[in-house]
Amino acid sequence: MSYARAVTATRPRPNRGEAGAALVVAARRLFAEQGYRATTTRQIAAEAGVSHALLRYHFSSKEGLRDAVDEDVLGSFGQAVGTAVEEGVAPGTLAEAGRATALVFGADPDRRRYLRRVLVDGDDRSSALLGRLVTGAENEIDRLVTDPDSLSAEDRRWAAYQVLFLILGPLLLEPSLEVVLGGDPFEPSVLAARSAANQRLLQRGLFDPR
Amino acid sequence: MSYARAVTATRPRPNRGEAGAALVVAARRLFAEQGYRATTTRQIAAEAGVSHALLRYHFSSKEGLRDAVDEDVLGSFGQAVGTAVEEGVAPGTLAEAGRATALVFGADPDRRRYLRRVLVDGDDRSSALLGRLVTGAENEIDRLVTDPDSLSAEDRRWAAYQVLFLILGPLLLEPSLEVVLGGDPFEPSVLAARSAANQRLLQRGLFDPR
DNA sequence: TCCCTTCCTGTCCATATGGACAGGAAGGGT
DNA sequence: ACCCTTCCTGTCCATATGGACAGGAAGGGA
Repeated sequence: MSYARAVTATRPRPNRGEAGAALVVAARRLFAEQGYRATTTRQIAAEAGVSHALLRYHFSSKEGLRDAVDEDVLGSFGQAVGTAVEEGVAPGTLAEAGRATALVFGADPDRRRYLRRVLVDGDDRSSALLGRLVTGAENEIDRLVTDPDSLSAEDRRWAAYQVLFLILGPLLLEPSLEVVLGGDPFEPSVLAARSAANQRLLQRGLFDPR
Repeated sequence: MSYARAVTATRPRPNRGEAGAALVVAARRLFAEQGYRATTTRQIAAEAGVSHALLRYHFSSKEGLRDAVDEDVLGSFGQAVGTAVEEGVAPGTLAEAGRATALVFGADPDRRRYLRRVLVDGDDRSSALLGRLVTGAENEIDRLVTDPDSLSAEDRRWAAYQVLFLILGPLLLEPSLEVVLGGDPFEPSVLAARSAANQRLLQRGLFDPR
């Protein structure tokens, strides 16, 4: 559809009711599970129990619906990060980072997997999210690594990315990781063991004997 | 297409000529850039300079073509890993891991990005590849971390994944990372700095002053 | 009662896409 | 000259998909 055409104007309805919310929930799950492109508007509507034409009424288009899901997921994500940071009242330990991760990623599988899709899609939304994450990680590093001699400027620069990759790795690889591990990578006990191992790596590396 | 139908038998031609190779190259690039689903057979044929019907002749179907690309990329990947491992004649240092990474990921952007797609797709091919990578990393860890006291059994188990996440992170996030870094994450000097930082992290953690 | 807004459905449409198929050109063997 | 195999193209087809649109039900205000 590249040429202009007279179409019925359909701006997004700001106040959606039950059906609108159901569409967002269904889309969140299906986008997270199958990806945006592989999910059809009819699938979403069927799962939400409404006609697929209603999607256009509430959200103008499939993309409009994705925007709504983005808002939902990225909003609650930001909120969870905020909560986690606040909880770490006594900063200075890496345990906080572990707790924060659990809080943010453990909660809702759909939201977690949707986040994965956003990061993996490789579009503007991905780099925007990654940018936020990098900034957050850089602040953490500056706050935690206080000794100016423990890292060169270059290594300090990469430290934020290293922490991020350790945390995001399981998120990005979740589906295959589940197969390789033979179980849910975000099951609380698994997540705890992984976080502990991460803390010890960041603390002492792999070779330092206890 | 769920019901049986009489169709012309078209088994994959084992010996493809120039055109077949051109199709593989084009598909490799386009799948890597846009993903399998988002790439149309007509796009591939156009880039290869042949009719889109030829695809079916040589590869039976779009999936058949993907199988051929898989073989190409995963084959050359396995070979590169082999070379890198052989090159590390004097094992025991982590420098080897750095060189191996460069060799494997630095070579061909198309192949690198295709590898990313395979890992991110989340299907059987993903878990198979990840399984191979985990096994390789576990062997490296066993070979490099000889002191039985430096890691608990649990931490040792996770060490392979940690190393993997540090290496795969930039691969999985390449498109957004390029935006955030403001440059190619696999440019040799960037890769070298990152590898060096990784080695120091694995050696001493983030907090140990030099 | 009449109208207006809001929410929703059934249905039609244009397009994109993977695949099916008939046939043609080229080259080699007999 | 004739045929057979290999490689390739033009073209048709069924289907899936996002979107467009007309109209209907419900509820509330006048």
